[in-house]
Amino acid sequence: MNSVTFAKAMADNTRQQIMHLLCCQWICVGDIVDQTGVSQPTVSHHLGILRVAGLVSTRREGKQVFYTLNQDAVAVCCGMLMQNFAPEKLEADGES
Amino acid sequence: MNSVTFAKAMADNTRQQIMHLLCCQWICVGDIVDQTGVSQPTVSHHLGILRVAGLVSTRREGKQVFYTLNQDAVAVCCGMLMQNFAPEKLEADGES
DNA sequence: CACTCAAATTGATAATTGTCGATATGATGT
DNA sequence: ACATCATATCGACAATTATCAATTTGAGTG
Repeated sequence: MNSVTFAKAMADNTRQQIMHLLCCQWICVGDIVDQTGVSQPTVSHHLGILRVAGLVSTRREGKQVFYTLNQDAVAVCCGMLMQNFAPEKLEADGES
Repeated sequence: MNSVTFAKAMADNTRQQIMHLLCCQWICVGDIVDQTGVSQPTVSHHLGILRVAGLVSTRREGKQVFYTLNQDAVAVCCGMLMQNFAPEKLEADGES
């Protein structure tokens, strides 16, 4: 994954709203629909983008599909952005 | 500045290319045009977006305008993304 | 198998955005 | 004041994207 893909995945208000919901818990698509107020196809679309970007994990449970945010991926991508665009702010830190 | 604005500003290949050029030096618009191969209006457009997002600083020198990347802003925004979307990866770190 | 419920996909549309050519602005030098 | 050079803005167009209604897929249930 590259930093443009990451930025594009984050470059939408609805998507960040979804990411916030998924940050520290597993939620199924229906609940995301309820809590965001956007239509189910739209939520699925956004989840697809986040999935392709590697930012969410998926688990099937009966008829429902649960999603959660992949915090490791976010951290890696933020590190990449720092390396690329704020290298002088990393010197003497623990980043290799 | 919010994290969506930041992500949108980064969510373009040409823009990240420009940011990379500006990362550790001041460059004037003409040189950015030469080194990116995109037209001068397009470069100005991208610089405008980066400027509004607070990611670049500007200095006028005669007829030329120089830009440089604001690494502090990038670092702050990355920190914001970490706080919002990878909080569990920050625990026990120096982030307040 | 037929039915139901949840999520994904499709198709269409409106909004946003990246790009360029043409033009305007603004600074410098003659 | 005029000419020139560098950058910004304007206007138009093409490409991308966010959104929803309608449909399909897929998993469970009677």
